[in-house]
Amino acid sequence: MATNGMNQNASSAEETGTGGTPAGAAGNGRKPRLADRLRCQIEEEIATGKLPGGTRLDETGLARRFGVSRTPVREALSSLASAGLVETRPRQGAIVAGLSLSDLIQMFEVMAELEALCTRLAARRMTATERQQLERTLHDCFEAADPTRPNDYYEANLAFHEAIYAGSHNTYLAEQTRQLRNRLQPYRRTQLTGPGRIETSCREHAEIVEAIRQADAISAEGAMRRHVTIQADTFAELAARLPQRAADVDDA
Amino acid sequence: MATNGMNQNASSAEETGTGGTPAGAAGNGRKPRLADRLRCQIEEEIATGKLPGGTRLDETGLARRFGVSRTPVREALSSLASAGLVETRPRQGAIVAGLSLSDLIQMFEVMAELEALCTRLAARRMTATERQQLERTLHDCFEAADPTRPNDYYEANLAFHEAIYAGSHNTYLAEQTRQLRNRLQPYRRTQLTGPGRIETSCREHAEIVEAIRQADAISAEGAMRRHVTIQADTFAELAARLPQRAADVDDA
DNA sequence: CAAGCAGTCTTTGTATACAAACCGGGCATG
DNA sequence: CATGCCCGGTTTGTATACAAAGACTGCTTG
Repeated sequence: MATNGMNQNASSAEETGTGGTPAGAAGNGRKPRLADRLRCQIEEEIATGKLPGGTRLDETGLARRFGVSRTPVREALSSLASAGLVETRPRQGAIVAGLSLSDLIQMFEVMAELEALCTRLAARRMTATERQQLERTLHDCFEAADPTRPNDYYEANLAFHEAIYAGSHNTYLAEQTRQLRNRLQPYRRTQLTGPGRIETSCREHAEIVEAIRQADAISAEGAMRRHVTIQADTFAELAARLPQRAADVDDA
Repeated sequence: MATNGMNQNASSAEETGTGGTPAGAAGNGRKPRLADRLRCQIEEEIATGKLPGGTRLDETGLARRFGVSRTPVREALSSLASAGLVETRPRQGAIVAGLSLSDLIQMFEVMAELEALCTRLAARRMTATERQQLERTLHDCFEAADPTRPNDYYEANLAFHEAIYAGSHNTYLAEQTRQLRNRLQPYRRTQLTGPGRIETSCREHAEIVEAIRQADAISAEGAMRRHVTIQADTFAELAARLPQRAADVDDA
């Protein structure tokens, strides 16, 4: 009962390994449509940066590349357009949405607030088991705080934030936050490599958990906002240094 | 330069007559695709409640009804699914997403926070002309505060909130907020009819504007949060009274 | 030599055709 | 009488075909 209606069709991130999106456990049908598979694949390539912003996405080309007809490709592109990952002008095809620096700053600002909101709610609403789970993810973060294997920390970090999303007890908020996080992912990956960034991140996580432990919603919210904002700042700094960042490019 | 990339393809509602999101004036191409027109039309019918939650959306039926082939209908449905307005199970067609009471409460919670955030940012960032514009919309609200013509107040109210969105100087945030507002629209319309609700709303607006006038971001944020939360509360009250609200329904 | 224009060519938008999967009813059977 | 299977209808998913609208190239012309 209660038609859910707020989880998207193909909400990415299934095999997050340790974490595993706990909320999205709605067992989707086991017959994925071609269009959905394509959507995930293209989404992945955009997220990983294999398709940089501004790339022209030719329907026939993609169709040939994936060995399918244009129809599912078209639907995948349409879906991505609705999600904002690609931009389509009426008779001009689709290009992957290259975000300007201004766009990114705005999105990071919203991201910080959404995460902060999740944290505030989590501080008030988390159950005992959820708190335990959160502590575990914090522990994992410290375990994985090894600059030589940034992927491990990336995973642990993700699980930590997912635990907080779940703790907010607001699946809609969690989904929105997840979506935005996903969208910003390619721009966040870069700044994990900063010197000492991982240790700082861990300390910030610990601070957040401490505030949640004490059910101090305001402190927790503030700590999380700072945590995300710092990331955004380091990103902006990094972006400002590279002049050739997002201002590209017609095509090959 | 600066590929925008964050405005959707078909920001809904161009010729909605009364409603009409005013901000979507981004001069889109003058050749709207059939699929986009369909999307808008179906979206409109969902928003106005002409298609209640759980309605089965048959592709061939819609195609016949609009006098087009299945392809654009299919794309419109796909787009709506990505936006979360309809839900599609892989081989089972699309139904309009009926929101459970729990879903609605969660979404209203996020809505309140997003509006509050817009307001906080607006209090800090609005230019002089934007402030003037805001004052004008407030004035219009008082002008239209006539319970006999709820549509006029609906319009004025919308313009007021749009002015605040614009004042946030964060187009991404504005777009997200607008989207959620749109999504909740059918559930908000009902509670404007409450006795004295319009006057209360006006007073709350005035309070918000006063806080913005004084550049008191915190007060403004709180006032807006309360403003939206009150709406949500009256809705929840109303919904709780009607037992047969959204609690349906597996299928036919 | 530059600019405008026309023709072609690619690419998208739409329609239609075909195949596969789900839903339902009816019938046989334990 | 209940249950399970089979079969047909309906509907979605995918592929292909056709039409129109930009984009590009090359030519003509001032």
